[in-house]
Amino acid sequence: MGSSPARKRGPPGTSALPEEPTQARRFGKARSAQSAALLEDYAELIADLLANAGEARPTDIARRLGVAHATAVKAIARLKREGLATARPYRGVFLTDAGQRLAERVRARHRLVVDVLRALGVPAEAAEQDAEGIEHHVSDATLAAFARFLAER
Amino acid sequence: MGSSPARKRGPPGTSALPEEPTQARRFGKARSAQSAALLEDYAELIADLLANAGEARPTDIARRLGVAHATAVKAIARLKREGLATARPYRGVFLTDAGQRLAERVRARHRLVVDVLRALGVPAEAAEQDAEGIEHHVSDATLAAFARFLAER
DNA sequence: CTGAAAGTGTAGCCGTGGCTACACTTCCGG
DNA sequence: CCGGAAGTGTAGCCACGGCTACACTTTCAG
Ligand SMILES: [Mn+2]
Ligand SMILES: [Mn+2]
Ligand SMILES: [Mn+2]
Ligand SMILES: [Mn+2]
Repeated sequence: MGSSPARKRGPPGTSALPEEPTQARRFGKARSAQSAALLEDYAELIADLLANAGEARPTDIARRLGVAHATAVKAIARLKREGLATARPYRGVFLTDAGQRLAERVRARHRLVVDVLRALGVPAEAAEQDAEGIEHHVSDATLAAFARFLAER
Repeated sequence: MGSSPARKRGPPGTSALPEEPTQARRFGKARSAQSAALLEDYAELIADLLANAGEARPTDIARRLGVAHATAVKAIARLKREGLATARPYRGVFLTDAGQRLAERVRARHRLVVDVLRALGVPAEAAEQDAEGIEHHVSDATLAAFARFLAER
């Protein structure tokens, strides 16, 4: 292995396009951002329910997310496993300190993304819709640029 | 069912916040955008390999995506199932007409997202990184707004 | 021309995130 | 105060997208 290539390959260092490891790293980060997205949405939603309704019940969470209650329950179990939430049987779901911090960060990001989209001329409903997905793929550097843009425009 | 609510519920039409069905619809759309994301990335990448290397082999695709070749093969099987690609055993992967159209749309979106991020002051590598995820959540309305913004600025 | 390296295909494992079905608990309305 | 509706928990199904392992095919260096 490594002594006789099976097929042609351009001389190393000749490609002017994105190199393989770079692109692979980007895709990998996008994949992990995706896996965090679900937890982020749950944390944000649970915080919202706790603040606006006083409690967060699995069925309420499920209804807001548009999934079956059993689906929400399994996601809540994952939140608990990751130390973001706790729950008392038949008494609702609560956020740990880590969960609350996550929820706050997520809410701030969500609002900032919506504001930038609106500032760029995106119609209100499209901005809300797209932000729900985009918010999970915005790095701190991009977030900072967004804030600067809104301040300076 | 429907004649005796088990728990308190605010009077209908009183909530000033996003109504439940609206939010559920947004989350649902975000979920389906997510499931399309993988196909979009594969289509874009395969088109790129076909154009720049003359052929798209499972191992090349896998290396560029940073996954095992067996993972790429299974995704390619899904592309075939959905009518986006074809493959000849041991001879590489090809795009159907539908696959090529998808790849072109995806590439255009990808570039537009990167350009907007750059225009907003996001550093180059962060823009490339974030675009890889954001691109799958940009609606036509948002895309149009992005194009207008770049033209008018 | 041939043998070994690289590439390819396939099987099977796991975790996630959807779902339905069903039993158990809570909580009101009468 | 009690019976039924709503809510809750749990089990089990499926598709997807990762992975490793292993057998088979192709290709090229010698
Ligand atoms: Mn979201
Ligand atoms: Mn959000
Ligand atoms: Mn992408
Ligand atoms: Mn892309």
